[in-house]
Amino acid sequence: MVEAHAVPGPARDRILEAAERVVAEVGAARLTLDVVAQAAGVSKGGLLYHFPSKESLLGALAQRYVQSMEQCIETAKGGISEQDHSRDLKACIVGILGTDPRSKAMGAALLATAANDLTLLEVIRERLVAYNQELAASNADFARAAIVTLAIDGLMMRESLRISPFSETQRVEVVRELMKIADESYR
Amino acid sequence: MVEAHAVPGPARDRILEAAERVVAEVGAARLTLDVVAQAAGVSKGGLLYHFPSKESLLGALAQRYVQSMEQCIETAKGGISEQDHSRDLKACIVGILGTDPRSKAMGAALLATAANDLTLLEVIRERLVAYNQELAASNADFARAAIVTLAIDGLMMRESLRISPFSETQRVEVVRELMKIADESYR
DNA sequence: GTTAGCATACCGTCCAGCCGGTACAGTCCC
DNA sequence: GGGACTGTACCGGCTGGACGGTATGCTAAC
Repeated sequence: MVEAHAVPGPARDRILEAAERVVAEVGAARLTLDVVAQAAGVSKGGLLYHFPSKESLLGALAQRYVQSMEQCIETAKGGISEQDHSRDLKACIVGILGTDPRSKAMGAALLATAANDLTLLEVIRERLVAYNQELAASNADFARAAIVTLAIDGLMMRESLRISPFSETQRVEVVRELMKIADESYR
Repeated sequence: MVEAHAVPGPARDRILEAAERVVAEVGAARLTLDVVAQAAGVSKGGLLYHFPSKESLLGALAQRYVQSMEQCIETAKGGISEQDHSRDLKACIVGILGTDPRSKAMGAALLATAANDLTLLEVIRERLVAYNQELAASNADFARAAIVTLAIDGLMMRESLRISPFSETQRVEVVRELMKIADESYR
C-alpha cells in the first residue's frame, strides 16, 4: 500500500506528489483516484474538487514534469562555472541524472501520462521543441549536443522502468563521458 | 477505431501485432482484451485461448520486444562491412532507428507492458544486461558506446511518445553523428 | 470421438465521475 | 452585531459502465 504522508502544504501539490509516488510504487495501471486520494490524505471528493477529472490530473502531472525539468536544470546551473561554454548542456546532465529527488519523480509522471493519453504529452513536446531551437541557434555542434540530451532521456527512462543494466561505477563512467561529449559539442 | 486488418498467418502473431497497433493508435490505457480481439479479427474467447490472461499477453509483448530488437539488429548487420570494428554498434543504430517496420512497433510493446506491470519488463532487462556485458568485455570505449545505445533508446522513446522535437533533416544529422561516435568508440 | 481452435454469453469486480451533503470564512445589508 | 447569503474546500456514498475472466457451445480435422 501507498501510505499517506502527512505532508503539509497546499492540497493540490500534495495530490500531485502522491500521484507520482503511487505510479513509482504500484505502477501506472493502478493509478486510481481512490488510491491517489488516500495516498495524499484527501477524500475522493476532495481530489475531484482540485482535479475535476482524471484527465485533468494527468495533464497536471505532465505540466509538473516540465516544471520539474526546468527547476532541476536551473538548480544544477548553480554548480557550474559561468565561463563554461557548455554550461547549459552540463546543467541538463547534472540536473536530470543527479541526485535531485524531483528528477526521480519525473519518470513516474511521464509514464503515468503516457500510459493514459499521449496527447497530454503535448506540453512536454512544446518544451522540447523550444529547447531544440535554442540548441540549433547556439554555436554548439547540434547533432552532438542533441545526442547528449537523447542519452540523458534514455538513461532516465531505463531507470524509471528499472531496466537499466549499468552498475553504479558504470553509471558514473557514463555520466562523466556525457560531460566530455558536452564539452566536445562547443568548439 | 482500430480496424481489423485481415492479415493471414498464425493467430497468435496476429494478436500480438494487433495489440501493438492498438497501443500505437489509441494508447496503452485502452489496450483491452475486447479491442485487441476485434483488431486482430478474433473473438475474445479466441484471444483468451492463446493468451489465458492479460498478463500473459503483456508478457508476450515484452518477449516480442526483445525478439524484434534482435531481429532488427541482425538484419541491419547485413548492410555493414564485416571489417568495420564498430559493426555491432552501428547495426543497433541502423536496425532500431532505421526504416524496419518492426522497430516502430517496439515502442508500443514497451509502453503497453510498462504501463501495466513493470516486473514484466524483466526479460528486457536481462537482454540489456547481456548486451552490456558484451560491450564491457569488448575492446570498445565502454562509456562512449553505452551513450550511443542510450541515445538510440532516448530517440526511440521520444518518437514512440510523439514528443520528438527534431525535424527530418535534424534526425538524419543525429543518426549520422551517432555513427561517428560509434566509430570513435573503437580505437 | 477427441482434440484444436475458435465463438458467444455471461458474471463479478473495479473504478471514474456524480451528487447531496458539511464546515467555515468572508461580506454585505440592516 | 447579527442574520442572510455566497464562495471555497472538502467529504463519502452511490451507480453505471467498462473490463478481465469463465463457462459453454460449435465445427472441422485427424
